[in-house]
Amino acid sequence: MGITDRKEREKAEMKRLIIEAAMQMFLEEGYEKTSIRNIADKIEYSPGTIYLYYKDKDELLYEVQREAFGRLYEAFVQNAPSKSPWKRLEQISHTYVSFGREHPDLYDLMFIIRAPMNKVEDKGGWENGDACFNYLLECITACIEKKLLRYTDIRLAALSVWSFTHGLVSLNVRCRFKVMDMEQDQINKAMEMALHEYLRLIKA
Amino acid sequence: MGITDRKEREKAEMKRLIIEAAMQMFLEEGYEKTSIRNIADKIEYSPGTIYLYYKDKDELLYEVQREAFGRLYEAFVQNAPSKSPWKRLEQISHTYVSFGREHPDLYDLMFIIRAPMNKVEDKGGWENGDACFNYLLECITACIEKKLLRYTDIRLAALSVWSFTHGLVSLNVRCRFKVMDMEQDQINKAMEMALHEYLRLIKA
DNA sequence: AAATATACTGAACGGTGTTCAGTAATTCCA
DNA sequence: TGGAATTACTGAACACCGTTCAGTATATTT
Repeated sequence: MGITDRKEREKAEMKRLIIEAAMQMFLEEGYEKTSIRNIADKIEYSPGTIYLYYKDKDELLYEVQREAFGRLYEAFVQNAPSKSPWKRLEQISHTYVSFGREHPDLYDLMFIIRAPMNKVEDKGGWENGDACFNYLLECITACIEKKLLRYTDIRLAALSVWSFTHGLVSLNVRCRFKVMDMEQDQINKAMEMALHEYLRLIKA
Repeated sequence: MGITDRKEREKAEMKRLIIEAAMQMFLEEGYEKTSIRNIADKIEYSPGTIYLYYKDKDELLYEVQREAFGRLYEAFVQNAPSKSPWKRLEQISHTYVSFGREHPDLYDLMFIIRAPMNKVEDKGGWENGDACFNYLLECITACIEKKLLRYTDIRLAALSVWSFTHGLVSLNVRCRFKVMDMEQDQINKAMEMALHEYLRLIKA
């Protein structure tokens, strides 16, 4: 039936219209400061309309989050393609930290904001996040197999690398490094060096 | 003048009354979910009264934060008293991670929540945070002096240790480790092991 | 053409942080 | 000691928030 198809298309278009406005505003103003009413204003619909397409504000967040993880994954594919597992691990780590520095608002949505994670078990929609983690996991598996890493346990290694990089990025995003009185570009350099050193340390 | 003294005392008492109610509620319900009206209800005053003692909600947060950093510092003093710099570093790290696990809400206020850090330069009130960081800094300085660490730069070492421990705690607090499907006590064990391994790696 | 189904609206509900005119109590001074 | 001035406090009001839902207007089906 043609009409049903068109309706479906229109529904999908509307969802896109909403989510794109939402994403733009989340990134410009942050999740908390973006209101449903603002989004509605922007797309020139009434607030109620948004609830015909998304259950609540969190669902908008999940959608944006999925998109964000998609982008991180693409960044991995783009910037961490090396055949050598060790080099790839270096590339992954640096990509991760760069991503956090270049898209602090996205990073916030993905790894720092409170809301989500109730979902993890609820529904799928975490696939892109999984994909990112698996990219790291696969790489670490290869490293350990080839004895390139001073770790023997894959999960432990993944947890460690992730913690270190996330620690760097999130303390930076939340300006906690200000206790060390350094300029931002000094901090950036220090972060790069810290990561470099860490990788040197875990290398077998 | 006796009356002035009493007034001052009363003012201080009122501030304590407010901040203690606030702290309790921040810890039980979290910062966002605690409203000025709730606090006012609890202490049986009107909402407006709170604004006679604290400029805004953030100022309550700063006060609670100061208290929280005080507690972390005390935990350091209590649990990381070793004369040996290396042992002390181990104790500090484990204390930090334990603190984050045992007081996730406090940890949130201190290191994850967005609000603060605008303040860092504004006013003092960050002394307790400084004290905590200096405790680590002093310890690392001693370690490096005695060549117990595979680091030569103090700031870089501090940044690294802090990032690693914060990464562990904050990913855990925000339930991001759920992507690895592990039970919480498995995760806790893994965190301890990861920290242990990390310390082993940075040991000279 | 009438009946049904769909899409959308916008006022309303109960919440938030914050302000401020007004009141009640206390302290000061003559 | 009594009236003025200061202080402490109130709570309604403002402008927001996420969310719901009766009502309307449009499109589709019969």
